Amino acid sequence: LDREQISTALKRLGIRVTRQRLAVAEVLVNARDHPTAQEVCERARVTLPQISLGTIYNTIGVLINSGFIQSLSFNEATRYDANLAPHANLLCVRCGTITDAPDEGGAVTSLREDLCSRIGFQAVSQRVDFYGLCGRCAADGGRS
Amino acid sequence: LDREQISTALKRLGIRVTRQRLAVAEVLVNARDHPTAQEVCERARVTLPQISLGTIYNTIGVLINSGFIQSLSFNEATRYDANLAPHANLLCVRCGTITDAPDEGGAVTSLREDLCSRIGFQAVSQRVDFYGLCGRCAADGGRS
DNA sequence: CTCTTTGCAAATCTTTTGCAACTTG
DNA sequence: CAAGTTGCAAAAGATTTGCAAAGAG
Repeated sequence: LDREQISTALKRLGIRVTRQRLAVAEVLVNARDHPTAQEVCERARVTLPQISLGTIYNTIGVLINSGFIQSLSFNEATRYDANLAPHANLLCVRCGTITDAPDEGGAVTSLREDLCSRIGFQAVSQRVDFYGLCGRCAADGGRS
Repeated sequence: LDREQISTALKRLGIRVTRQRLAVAEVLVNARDHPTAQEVCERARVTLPQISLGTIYNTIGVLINSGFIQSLSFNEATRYDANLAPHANLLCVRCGTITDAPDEGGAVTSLREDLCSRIGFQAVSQRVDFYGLCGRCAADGGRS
């Protein structure tokens, strides 16, 4: 997504568009990983050097409240993700990378439906994490 | 589980048994919710009034490293869970309760196997959260 | 006895808040 | 212009660390 599309999306959500918000949203939409607030700040400063960390937190809050992004608290840090579709987060315990696995077979969705009908819980969203070795690190075997 | 069984389990994990560690492990094993460090401290103080929050954190770290409990970071707080079996955490967004749903049909496990074979990720553990309305709050309808 | 753990207090770090100056619509 | 936003600095929490005293095996 380019700036124009993001700007339109923000307006549609009723968010006042400022240079700072555009920069933060752009960073998050284009991030393939799940950056922390600090990382969002560093990346946003590439295009907007004077942006403050306070504004990053403020903007992230606005984007979460309007449903543009979600926050994922991990043990090591809180990270932010613009991918709101059902998916699983794959965390490699060796190299630390976090990647998204799309819910291809609809397994996450069906797990959700199963639970809802069986337990009587009405789920509106979910979070699924798997911890282990990514393909690269698994192939690398015991070396490190 | 009673004190004796917990003490045995700790020893088996190579953890030196102290009154403090026994109290913390007992609180966590018998907790039906997922307490925060503060809550663990309050509950442990019922039997061991002088235990300090620093020791709670220290002990929790020991228990996590030995695989006796896991930590779950939520946006609002970090919580601890002695249930290491595959399950889903059901978080009610209205009343705030967190309950465990056992992986009855093996859906969590099969989702994991599906992902592992499809993406080439070797998962060793996982975390599954659903956010929504618990049975009680859903039945309560719009009232609150 | 020796080595580990505890309790306390200080230090860190992340996130939130307050407020005057500055933008956006 | 009026209301909402930003940047900075201070405040608030949560977690970690350092160290002398106490405890476990």
